Amino acid sequence: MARRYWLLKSEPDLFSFDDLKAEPGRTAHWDGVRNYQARNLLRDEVKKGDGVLFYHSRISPPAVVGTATVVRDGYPDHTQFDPGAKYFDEKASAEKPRWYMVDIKYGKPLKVAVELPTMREAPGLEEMVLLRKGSRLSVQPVTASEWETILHLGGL
DNA sequence: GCCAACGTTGGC
DNA sequence: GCCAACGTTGGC
Repeated sequence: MARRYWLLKSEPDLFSFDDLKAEPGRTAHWDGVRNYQARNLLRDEVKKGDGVLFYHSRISPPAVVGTATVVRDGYPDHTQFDPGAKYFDEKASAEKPRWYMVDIKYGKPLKVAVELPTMREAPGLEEMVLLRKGSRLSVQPVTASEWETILHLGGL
């Protein structure tokens, strides 16, 4: 299977690209996804070795700030089993996990953050899932050419 | 902080 | 199975 590409959204106040850099081994669980469409991608499609665009949402302006690499295929998100966790799900069990996560490793910061308004105007990004009206998916597929375009815009 | 868009829940 | 009410996301 050829390497694929994804865009992962995070609110930097909660978990930023620099926070990923500061993790032991520069690696983190991508946990807390509680949307079925995104869950399906994490469980079935996102694979070790895939490329990740790390996107900061809920800031002004939102922007892709760096790259990461998937280092572990989808597996059950343990936060769903922890009654004390924010992401606890009483309907999930170890036998029937409902939510999945992957592990990602810090890659490279973009030399220039690629901001949402820039992406909206960039040739070649017209079809990006991110730019579709009402698009809220926190895990999104990115094409190889979109990946290249954004890295180029980011000075890599 | 506001609010439009979207997703989920639950009564019927 | 419909759909109103509610909760969340995320750009602005």
